[in-house]
Amino acid sequence: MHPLPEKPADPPAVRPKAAQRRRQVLDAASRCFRLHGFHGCSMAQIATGSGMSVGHIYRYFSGKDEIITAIVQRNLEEVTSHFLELERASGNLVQALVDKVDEGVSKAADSERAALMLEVWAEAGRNPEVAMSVQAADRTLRDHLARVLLRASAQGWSEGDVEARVEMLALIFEGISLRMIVHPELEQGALAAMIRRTIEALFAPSTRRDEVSLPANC
Amino acid sequence: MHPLPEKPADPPAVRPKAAQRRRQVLDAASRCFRLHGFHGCSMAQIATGSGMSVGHIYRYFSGKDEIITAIVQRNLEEVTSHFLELERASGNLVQALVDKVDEGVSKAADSERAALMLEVWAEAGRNPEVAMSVQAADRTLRDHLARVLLRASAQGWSEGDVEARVEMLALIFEGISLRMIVHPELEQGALAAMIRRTIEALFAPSTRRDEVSLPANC
DNA sequence: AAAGTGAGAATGAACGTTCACTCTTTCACA
DNA sequence: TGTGAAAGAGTGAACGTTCATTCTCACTTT
Repeated sequence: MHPLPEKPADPPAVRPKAAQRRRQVLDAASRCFRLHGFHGCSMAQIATGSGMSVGHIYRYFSGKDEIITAIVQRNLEEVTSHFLELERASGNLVQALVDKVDEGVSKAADSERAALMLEVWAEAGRNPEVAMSVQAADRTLRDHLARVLLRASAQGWSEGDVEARVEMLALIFEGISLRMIVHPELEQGALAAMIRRTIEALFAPSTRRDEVSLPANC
Repeated sequence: MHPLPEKPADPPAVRPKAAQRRRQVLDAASRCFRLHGFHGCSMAQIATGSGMSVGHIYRYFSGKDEIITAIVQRNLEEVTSHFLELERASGNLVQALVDKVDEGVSKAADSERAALMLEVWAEAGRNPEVAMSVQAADRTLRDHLARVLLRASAQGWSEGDVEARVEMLALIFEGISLRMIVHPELEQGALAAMIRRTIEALFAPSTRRDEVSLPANC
């Protein structure tokens, strides 16, 4: 019938092993990068950590740089996806944000996670490819938040009003990771409370006419 | 007149050359670190940048690590000293803080400066000695700010109230540098305005009994 | 001449990457 | 079903490079 059966018929997945191996490498690299930084940990360490030989890693990654960018990508996606949950939970947006504060603070409390985040940001300061990833992820997040905010806002906020608030929110949430490194003994409960207060102030109807653009129907 | 001028009369400093050489090295290293990171730039690059030979650097520094910690130290002192000016300017503290916002934003706008800061923080995430320096500098700054705040506060704030606000201020000001890297096109004026607004809210008299407090005179 | 200041080649370790190789799995064909 | 070749999975020594650090030597100042 078919004298040419060289067609692979139906491989169970495109490459089942490969994906798992890639994950193995990324997990080990992630652990290693958190402890020693991107440039402070060697391929040999990653190989040992992932339980495979150094040469074998090059079957799945073209080099160390690709591992770094893959880690950055994976990490950013993880962070982003957590924020995108806001879309679903948007009964009262401000309330949803406030609810996220505790989670955000305790997530950033994992100082190893914070350290990796700082590593990513620092790398973005000098590696253009990483900078692209980071900035793109940030843009995605801001756009999304702005859309939700604009839709949910009872007040007649201009686009600029929304953007400024989104920027401020980003500053606050990312700042948490930073503070965790600079001030590890910080009292998380008190910080979370203060952040909640700040967010509510950000979205409170304004009382002053000057500088900050606001609806003047006061 | 003086046939024996070999006496150095008055050595301008203990070792005039050495201090200058040290500064030369630190300046070059600073430039280099900003561009390539602590571990991404070599002693050879620092030597070229400072206009001296690589071997000669070891006359003034015991090694690369000492250069790194010296840079960290110098940078932190610089940042700290800027903040300590608040003490003198403390007619109205909140006003002084608000006035500092523009300066803080535009200082962080120098994205190379921000990149070095991120570098320092990331290094603190893994190098214990650097972590000590960073945390000590942060403690100095917080203590000072808390003292000023406590003295100037019209309200009867508890120590915890003050600490939480200081922490929030630190988060905001340090967050600016972060955002400069993650979102370089950010509109500085709008961010500064929003930060001013936030700071004012932080120090506004509280109107609600539970945690969050806002001026509700709308 | 002695001490201080300077340069730059030499050294050895560590790194990312490559390569030649072995072991295992797959599968068309007998 | 058994077979053998091809493809895939996996290894670790070797390579060339780069790095921080040290060493030796030359020049300048006292």
